[in-house]
Formats: sequence, C-alpha cells, structure tokens
Amino acid sequence: MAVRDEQRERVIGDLAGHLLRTGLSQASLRQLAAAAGVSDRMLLYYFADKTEVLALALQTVAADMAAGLGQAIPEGTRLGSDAFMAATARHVVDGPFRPYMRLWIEIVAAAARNEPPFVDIAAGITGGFLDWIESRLDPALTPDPKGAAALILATLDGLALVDICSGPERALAAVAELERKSAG
Amino acid sequence: MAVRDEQRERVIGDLAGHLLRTGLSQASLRQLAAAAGVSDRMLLYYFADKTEVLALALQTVAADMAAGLGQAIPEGTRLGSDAFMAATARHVVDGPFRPYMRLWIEIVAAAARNEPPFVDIAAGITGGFLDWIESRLDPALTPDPKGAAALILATLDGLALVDICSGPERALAAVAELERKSAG
DNA sequence: TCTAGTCTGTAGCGATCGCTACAAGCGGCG
DNA sequence: CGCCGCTTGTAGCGATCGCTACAGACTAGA
Repeated sequence: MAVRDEQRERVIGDLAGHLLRTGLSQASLRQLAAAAGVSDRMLLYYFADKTEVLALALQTVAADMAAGLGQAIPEGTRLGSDAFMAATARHVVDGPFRPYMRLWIEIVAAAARNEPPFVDIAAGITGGFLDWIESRLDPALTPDPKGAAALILATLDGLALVDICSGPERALAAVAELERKSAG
Repeated sequence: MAVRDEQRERVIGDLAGHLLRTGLSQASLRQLAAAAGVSDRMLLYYFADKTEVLALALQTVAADMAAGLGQAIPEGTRLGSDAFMAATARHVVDGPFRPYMRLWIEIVAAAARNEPPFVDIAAGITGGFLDWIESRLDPALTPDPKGAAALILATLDGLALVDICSGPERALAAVAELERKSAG
C-alpha cells in the first residue's frame, strides 16, 4: 500500500502542473499518464477513474492559486471592494495568475455543458473563492458582502475572458477603466 | 447546385438553434447532422468540413443575439457606462440572453485551448460586441470608450460565469451590488 | 519453501471521432 | 437513347477515447 500512496501524491502534483501548463485539451488518460511518467494502466491503479484524477489535480491547482493570492492579500487584511479589485485585477490579466484563469475558464465551460465531474469541481472552487474574498472585505464598507464578493469574482473572471479573446491590451484597457471609475 | 444552396441555408438555421439549446457538447458531426435532419455524409457534402459548419452556425447565433440586444438598446441610443450596464445586466443573468451566454462561455473556453476554429470565432464575436457597445456609449461621459466597452463586456461575461457556477441567486446579488455602486 | 497479496506490463475491448471511397439514383441535354 | 454532372446512401477507414482482463513479477510472512 505504501508505493501506491506515495505515487498518488506525487502524480497529483505532476498533473496539477501539467494541467496548468496545457489545459484540459491535453487531459486524456494516456496524456495525463505520460505527463506523470507512468503508464495509463498504472494511473487507473492509483486512482479509481479519470474523474478522481481530475478532481484531485484541479483541487491542487486551486489550492496553489489560493496560496498565491494569500501573498497578494494576506490573512487579516480588510479592504473595500474597490481596493480589493485594485489589488488583484492586474495580477489576473497580466500577472502570475493568468494561466490559472485560462484553466479556470475551461473548467467553467465544462461545467456549463454539465460534464459530471466539472459541475461539482467548478461549484467547489467558486464557493471557495467567494468565501475567501468575503473574508477579506471590510464589513464597514460593504453592506452586502456576498453580493460584493460575487461582483468582484465576476469582474475578475470577465477580465480573464476578455484577455483570452481580445488579448491583454484590451483587458488592460478595461483594468484602467476600472481604476478610473473607482478613483472618480 | 440549387438544392445544395437551399440546404446550406436551412441547415445552418437549424444548427444555430441546436447549438443554442444543447451547447458544444452535442456537436459531433453525426449529432449535428441528426439535429438538422440529414445524414452526416450529406452535411459534409453541403459544407467543406466541421469547421465551416460550426463557424457559420455560430455566426448565426451571434447575429441572433445582436438582433435581440438591438431591441434592448436601439441604434442611436447613447448611454454612460453605468446606464449601459443597468440596461443589460439582468438580461444576461436571468433574461433571454442566458442561453447565449452559456454557449459563449463554451466558445471562449475552446478558444482558450487554441482549438483552431474557435480562436477566430471567439475573436470575431468579441470584436463585434465591443464595437457594438462602443457605438452605444456617450462619448461625453466616457473618456476612453474602448476601455469602457471592454470593462462592460468583461463584467457581463463575468456575471454569466458566476451564474453558471453558483446559480442565478448569487449572480443576481452581484447585479444588485453593481446597481448599488453606480447609484451611490 | 510455499503462499498471499501488492504491484505492473501487454494487449485489447467497444465506442466514438472526423472524414472518405465507391457506387447507385437522378435530372436535363445532345 | 446515352451521356454527364448533381445528389445521396452504405460502409468503413484509422485514430483516439475510458477502461479492463489476464498473467507475470516482486515482497513479506508462515
């Protein structure tokens, strides 16, 4: 049982990196196995099925991103929603979180078409980030923290989407507009 | 040549409806052919390949949505960006444009993974809507219309995304927050 | 040493994918 | 009539998909 457990941990780490780099298009069992340096046969020995593999790997990706965000906005910080956006928007469009957002869009799309594992995965990740945002909002400045968190998440996701379709210049123009509006 | 041209037109219309209803998950050649009431063999007689079929059908979908938006904000109208958002946000989350946004998210995700037809399709549709938004913004109220249009599109897309992952209640809370911010 | 259970490779199942080869049916035109 | 080009059906190619049957290799305990 020892080998199996060690491999489970190592393989999930490798696959998290692989998915972040290549997205869901390179995510057949055989491709995942190759990325982890094992045979597809062994992947299905370590894990029950493809659903389990993806769920665990994507959880790890989300945890990585949460850890990165924790550096940008440390625990205990309390911001108004404009300040929160100012602290995160550029990271999403042009910064280190860009690959995460690309992968994230793919997960949401799979959820939109009701592919069984992704509906739950997307809902879980979204819920986690909404809570995370809410816990960093200053209650004195935000009468409806749930709504504010949802709007922040929506705006960040939307910026990533424009980035994908129209390129970073256009997305950065949107960020600039955002900053202009919150300043004036 | 007559039959072929008539069929091309009719089939594209049927497929636009089919894609809008079922999304890209039911978009194999055989499934598309069945939805249009022809054999897959004939689909590839009417059109060069699957890429052409999808491009034409999705163009039609986008044109339908543009026509619907034209009713909400008629040509000649000039709005500030807050007013523009107020006029459209609820339609996207809860209204008649919801199915369009679901399909749109799927297209963007396919573009994110560099699937050849979708990169161009997504860029084309995005560009079209950015121009459409820009042409309805009041230049006196918006110093950077390109940035404003990009932010509006990003916010609408983001709302659709939250809708998909967390349900319409949460997305509507984000819309309410949006209205609160633009009012105060 | 024999046995039981953990680990791993080979090989392939049945399904689906986009696409095509081939030929028959059909019309109009000489 | 005979030919030709547009239209359509059948049947199947080669590739990939998730997953599995089976048998052999290895290690630990009796």
